[in-house]
Amino acid sequence: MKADQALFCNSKHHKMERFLEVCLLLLLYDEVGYGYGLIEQLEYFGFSQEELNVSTLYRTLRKMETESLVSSFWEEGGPGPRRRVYQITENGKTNLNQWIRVLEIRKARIDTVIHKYHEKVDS
Amino acid sequence: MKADQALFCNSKHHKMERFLEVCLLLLLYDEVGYGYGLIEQLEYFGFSQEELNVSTLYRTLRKMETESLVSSFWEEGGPGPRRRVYQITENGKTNLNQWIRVLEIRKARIDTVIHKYHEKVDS
DNA sequence: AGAGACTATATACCTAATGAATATAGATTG
DNA sequence: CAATCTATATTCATTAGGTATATAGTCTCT
Repeated sequence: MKADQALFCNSKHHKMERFLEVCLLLLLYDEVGYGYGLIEQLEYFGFSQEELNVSTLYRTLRKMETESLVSSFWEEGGPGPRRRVYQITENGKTNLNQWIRVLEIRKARIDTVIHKYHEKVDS
Repeated sequence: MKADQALFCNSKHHKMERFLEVCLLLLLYDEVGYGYGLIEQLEYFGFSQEELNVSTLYRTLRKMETESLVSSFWEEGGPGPRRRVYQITENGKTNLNQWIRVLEIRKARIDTVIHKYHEKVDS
């Protein structure tokens, strides 16, 4: 079954990485955001300033827009340089929901490994 | 602190992927194994036959040997084509231990995302 | 014995994801 | 107006992974 297979974390379409993408969708779920400002918000999900690559962030946001997961517009008028503000799309919300199910399976798999490790080593 | 940073899942040295590598180290922890036979054992960790790429498996094992995580020898005498049998090294055991700690952090981060999702969406 | 299927390992080629570095440019501050 | 900060974007290189294919010995059946 292709649909089930897609839920496996290692499958072609749902790799284990792309965690940043999920966090961005979640941050944008109920409020808009712009690249630079999202960096701070990502700390909530464990991204440190050093860890997070600014290029990766902007590239990811642009890619997500081409995939219609988010849409963007230029925010004029505020202080400082103008910002490209992103908002989630309905498509993006659906995608996030699928991602969450992937993460749940992924978490279970990690758990299996951790338990097996302690079973083998701590005894 | 570089040591702490290395524990983050996205850091340069500990990416989120390479889950296969951890599972292989764990399988080889207390008994030797060979490529083709490990495929079946990997099902325990959620790898389906279709999902698991045979090339990836062999490539990963060879790479792990160059990194001194495992060592190998040719098993002669048994039925069928001869097998390259892998065994874990002390270095590999240390590495697995570090990986487990990475996975524990990774699991916590996934949990944060899942909880935040339900908090935002299911209410 | 020979054909075909199976077991087992390995490599070549390509794409996708990511990191590092750099480019651009307007806004702010002194 | 020079220096700095905010903000976005792109280029180049590396790595992980997928697809396809190569190689070769073993087993089974006739």
